[in-house]
This record gives sequence, structure tokens and C-alpha cells, in this order.
Amino acid sequence: MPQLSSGGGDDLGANDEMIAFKDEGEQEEKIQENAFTERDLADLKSSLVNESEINQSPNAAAVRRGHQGEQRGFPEKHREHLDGVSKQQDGGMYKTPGYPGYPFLMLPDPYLPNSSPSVSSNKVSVVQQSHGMHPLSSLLPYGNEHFSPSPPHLPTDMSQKTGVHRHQSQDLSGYYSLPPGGVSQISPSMSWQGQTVYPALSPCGFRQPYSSNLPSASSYSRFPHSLMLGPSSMHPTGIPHPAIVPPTGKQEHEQYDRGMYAKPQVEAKREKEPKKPVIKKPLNAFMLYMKEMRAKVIAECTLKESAAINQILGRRWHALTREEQAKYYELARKERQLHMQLYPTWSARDNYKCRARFGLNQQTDWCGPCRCVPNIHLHPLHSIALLLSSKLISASI
DNA sequence: GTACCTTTGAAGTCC
DNA sequence: GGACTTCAAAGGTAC
Repeated sequence: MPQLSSGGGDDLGANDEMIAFKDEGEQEEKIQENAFTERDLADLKSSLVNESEINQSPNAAAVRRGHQGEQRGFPEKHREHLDGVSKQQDGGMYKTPGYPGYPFLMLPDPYLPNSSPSVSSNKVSVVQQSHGMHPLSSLLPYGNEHFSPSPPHLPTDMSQKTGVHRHQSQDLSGYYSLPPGGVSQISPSMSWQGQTVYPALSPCGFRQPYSSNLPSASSYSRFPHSLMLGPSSMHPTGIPHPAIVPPTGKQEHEQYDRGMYAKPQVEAKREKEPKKPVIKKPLNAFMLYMKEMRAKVIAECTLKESAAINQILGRRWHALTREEQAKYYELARKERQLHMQLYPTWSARDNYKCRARFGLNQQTDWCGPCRCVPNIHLHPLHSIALLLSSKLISASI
């Protein structure tokens, strides 16, 4: 996928999608000729989303379900209009003096030299956003200079362009104020950069999932309290990370017991033990955008259904300029970088359901059913032995 | 109680 | 290398 990592600011990654988005009207013309194509159904959904944006009705989602047939021919011009409106809205978001509801602003900036709750990290800054400060800079744990034309601390090859080089771990210490000894020496009290990415929302009508009475809890809005209280929730480095979540709910259920296999006593015993926290994937650019804009869309459209909201956000994402998208690509890139720094052995594969489904150790067990490999690097002979054993397991299954 | 929906992007897997 | 799959967030909905 296109990323900033290619080094050029022009390669922001949304080209294809943006082109497809612009061609949407042509497709809809074809749809009028073939009323029962699959594209028609997809277009219907988009039209319904448009309607939700226009009507801003809290019942729009319900209406969508109930009257899909009636709304099949929703005028295309409304979509074009909405695209313009949404573009205007999104474009204006960076110009708005106040930045209400911008969730990232409420948290300390761990990567600024003075990372204590600062002007850019408390609620006051929310309404002082625009004064010589890029609105997104506050969202960043990386400081305002991130969007400045020539960040002083950036490597020379990154200064004048948004280009990114993938391997710049040496830069992270400057970016994230990491101690020279590496992440393992980061004080546990330091706010995790993701807090600014997954924060509590401002009290001005936005959701605030956890009590703000507890200072520590408010600083870890994305963490369940159990995660914050227990050392088991900590990363080995001692750093609480928003990507670390206890395997509760859906994931826990899917990963530890799906009824796929009978539980031996060992399994039952394992369940009594504290569950290992799951390291989540770092958020990509669009996910970061959604996190930021969801509350705004909810407020504007009075929608609550995430599926419909995400459709709107997807359209708005395409409506963003490349420069606007670049900010989120850059954020996502830093998220991935820090994630890699903190969890060098972690792989997205670790969270694949298949391994946990069969009760396999993420680090050592060979996943026979799906053939995905363990995280460790095995001796070739060991690998062959595991391969053979996995085939036997597969045959027995 | 939990899967599903819906979006885009990153990463992994497969052929 | 391209196609495909999975998972990140979110919360209402359906079963």
C-alpha cells in the first residue's frame, strides 16, 4: 500500500482510492441501466449513507434497513453536493479555531521535551489550538514541530518533505524522547504516546468512557481499569501501551475458547490464571482519522450506528486532500515505528485467531491447521521436525 | 452474550 | 508479485 515511507511526499497512498471515488458518478450512470447489479446494491448503500448525512436523522439507519427499495434511485447530485460539503467540512476542520472534541489534546505529550501536561496537552489547549500551532500537532505525541516545515530535530532527509524512511530507529529517541538506553528505560509514569491517539474525549458532549476522577485512569483512557492496576497488563518494558489490551470480550472468547476443542484440565487451569494481554495492531491512517472524526460525525449526523458512520468517514477520507491525508499517514507511520520499538518480536500474525483457536503457543507452537509459523526462529532441523509433526496433527484433525 | 456490519490500510499468507 | 485474508476501532443491531 502506498505510504509515506517511500520518501516522497507525493506518495501518500490514496491515489487509487481517490480516483475511484471520483469515478463513482460514472458508475452510477451505468447503474441506472442495470438496476439489479451488485454495484447497484453498493451504490444503494452509499446513497443511503448520503441520505443520512443530509437528513441527519437519528433514525436514518433504521430507515435504511426498512426502505432500501424505495431509495434505490437516490439522486446522484446529492452525493456530489455532499462530497463538496464533506470536503468543506473536513477541510475546515484544520482551520477551525476551536478544536472541540479533539480527543488527543487532553493528554500529556510524552514526546515533547517537557512532557508534563502542557499547553498542548490539557483541555485549555483545545480552544487555543490554532494560535500558531497546527491543529493536528496537539493530537500528536510527537510535538508541534512534526508539521512544521523543517522540524529542527528531524533527520536532514526528512526535513523539507513528508518523506519517510522506514528504518530510523535512531531518530525515535529524538522523536519520542526515549532515553538513550532504549524503551526499556522509559519511566512507567510516562504517558504512552498512544494516549494521545486513543484518548478520552472531551467533556463537551463527547464520550468519556472512564472516570476522570482517577488521575491515572484518565491518563490511560483506552485501558480498562484492570489493565492499569495490574502489572500483568504492562508491557515487559513497564510501559502501558494502548495496543495492549486484556483478552476480554470477543477476542478473549475467540482466542481462548470457541468450543472448537474440548478443554483439558490444563486448559481449565489456564483460564484461571491471568490472561495475557493482547498486543493490538497499531492503527493505520484511516483508523486514526476515524478516531478523530467519529465524534464529529456523530454530532453532525446524529448517527450512532458505526457501520453508517464508517461509511461516511470513508467518503470523507477520500474527500480529504493529499496533504490532509498525509498527516494521518505520518501519524500512522510513527505509530508503527513506536510499536516496532516496543514490541520488536510482535507480529500481526500473533493476533490471528487460528493459532489461539487451537490453543497454540504464539511463540513456539507450529500451527498445523493453518500452517502459520511460530514467532521464534527455529533451527532448520527443528523446523523440519515441527513440520512433520504438524502434518501428523493435520492428518489427525 | 456475541457475531455482524462498515470503512481503509497494514501486514501476513498463498500460489 | 499479485491476489487474498485478517485485524485494527466503533457501537448499534440481530440472533
